[in-house]
Amino acid sequence: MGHDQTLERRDSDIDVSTMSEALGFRLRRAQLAVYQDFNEAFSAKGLRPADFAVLTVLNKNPGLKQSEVAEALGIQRANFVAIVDGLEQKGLAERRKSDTDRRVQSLFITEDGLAYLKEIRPIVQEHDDRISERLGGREARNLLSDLLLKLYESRDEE
Amino acid sequence: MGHDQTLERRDSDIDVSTMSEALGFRLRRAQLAVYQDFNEAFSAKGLRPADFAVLTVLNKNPGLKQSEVAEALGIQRANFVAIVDGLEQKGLAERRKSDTDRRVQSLFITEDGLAYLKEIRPIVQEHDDRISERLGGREARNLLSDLLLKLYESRDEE
DNA sequence: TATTGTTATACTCTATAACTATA
DNA sequence: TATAGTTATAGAGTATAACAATA
Repeated sequence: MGHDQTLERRDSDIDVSTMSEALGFRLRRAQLAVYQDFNEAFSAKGLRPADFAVLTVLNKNPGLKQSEVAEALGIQRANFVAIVDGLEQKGLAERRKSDTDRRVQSLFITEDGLAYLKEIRPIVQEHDDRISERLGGREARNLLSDLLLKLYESRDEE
Repeated sequence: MGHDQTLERRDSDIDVSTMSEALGFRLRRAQLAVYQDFNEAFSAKGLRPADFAVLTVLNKNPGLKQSEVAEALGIQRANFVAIVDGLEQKGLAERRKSDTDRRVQSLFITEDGLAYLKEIRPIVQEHDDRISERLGGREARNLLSDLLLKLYESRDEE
């Protein structure tokens, strides 16, 4: 293989570690890697990370306002409309107009949505296992999860 | 404030924690929050995270092939062209055609680029301090950085 | 007046294919 | 035949403004 002054330079030889923004860049790369694994696992199911997140929230918190779900997931309400549209078209979730405030759409998971969540549970589990394994175990995964939360939960108050 | 059956529901009351994909979603939200802080700090400077990352790599590793820098940062070479174009137009970095392999563009930071890095150092430091503070200290920051690396470095080999 | 959901739109980031020039 | 850089393009994701219905 041809190489001259660059010799056999591998990624690990390149000094990226000393930049402060390394953390931001590592966040970006880690998120890309995890989403890539998720998308490969669910490509056949046509399920995106956001779809799954919404279904999970609706499963645990039925009847939330559309804007509440959006905010809980850090998605702007304008961008959330298409996501709910998609889930409704697939029959996995549904909007119901609130009786007490006709502006509000309350969101619910459907029976099909529940069955779907049950069906994909093994795939979700395998995905999570792969991620945890890369980190060195479930304790490391939970530690990471806690640290990540600190990075944005404090900003919610501002 | 008007609320009916939803009462005074706050974000923290919504159960998002039990979904396995929470990790992926937390990664996404954390990355968004860190980038937002970076962009607010550098909006006046017109510097994006990727620009800063490239300058830092060139500073520590002068003469790398363009594709090597791209790969080190997890950016596809097609998308990397515009980034280098921008840095070159600002006079912060430059391409030099390799003598030994005329296909190769070797990348270097310029004198102006070095001065620029020095100039923005305090802003970078403050940004990093804010992030570290959210995490609870520099040790936590380094711990997080190590965990993030594990999420994507293993994938590089595949 | 303020809020909820919605539409429209623009901008950034990322992914893929194909081209060129060199090797 | 393969590689480095480039171009073009499409697709997500995200952000902002403005509107209708309702409070």
